[in-house]
Amino acid sequence: MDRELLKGSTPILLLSLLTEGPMYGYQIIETVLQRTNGSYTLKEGALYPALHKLEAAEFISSYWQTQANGRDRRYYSLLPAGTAFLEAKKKEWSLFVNMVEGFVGPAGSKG
Amino acid sequence: MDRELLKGSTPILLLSLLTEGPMYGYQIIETVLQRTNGSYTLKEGALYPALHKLEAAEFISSYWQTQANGRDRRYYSLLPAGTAFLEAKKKEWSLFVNMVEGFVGPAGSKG
DNA sequence: CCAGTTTACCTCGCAAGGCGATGGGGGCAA
DNA sequence: TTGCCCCCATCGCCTTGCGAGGTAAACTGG
Repeated sequence: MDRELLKGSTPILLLSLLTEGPMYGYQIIETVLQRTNGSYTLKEGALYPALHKLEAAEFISSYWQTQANGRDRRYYSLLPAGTAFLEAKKKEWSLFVNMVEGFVGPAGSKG
Repeated sequence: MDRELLKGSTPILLLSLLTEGPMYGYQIIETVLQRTNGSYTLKEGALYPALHKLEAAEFISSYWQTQANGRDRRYYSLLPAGTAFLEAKKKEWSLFVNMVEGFVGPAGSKG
């Protein structure tokens, strides 16, 4: 996957995932990996800064949760403002895709 | 249009436009502006560096042409390697869009 | 004739994102 | 005790788009 194309897609991806419920960082990476059949490895250097930025903007919130092991995980969950932001981002995404495809020609529904 | 989303989309857009024939910089900007109904102004600071990079990679070539006015324009045209590169980029684009939409849910065909 | 706009090229410094590398620490199994 | 997996995170680098700035010639209106 082209690294430049990916730029800017992380927030919408993260917010979308979190609509399914709270998740922690490592889980997000694994989920993305599995759902894309291994074709997209969301990198830690992209994930954590994006998560923190989303939290600073109060689109998501985090809480630490201790497991039976005694180990801690940081869970992130969507806030109402995040849901609204996601909707705006979706519109932007749609505009963007339609714009590019207006020049390139529609993408096949399968890559 | 989100500036971060745009990143990486310029080469595929440029190459796609050039499949229609040679074009010069200013014309590209105007064409993009018109075809998007004014919603996307391709900036010079993004255009020229992208064009030069594509040329350095030998995906496109340029030539100066003097008009009746006596003024010069630099036209860019697609090279065979550029056509091949476009095809690869299109596949990448398709993969990218399908990937994101796998999480976000499909974009409406109209924004 | 001259000012302002349009056409036309281009570069530079800045901000922001993803990536690779690196680092810490705990749990678990051979 | 060694090594792997889980889990968090940061830092410097590279690349991109953008705003601003620069040059220059032709056209337009007064």
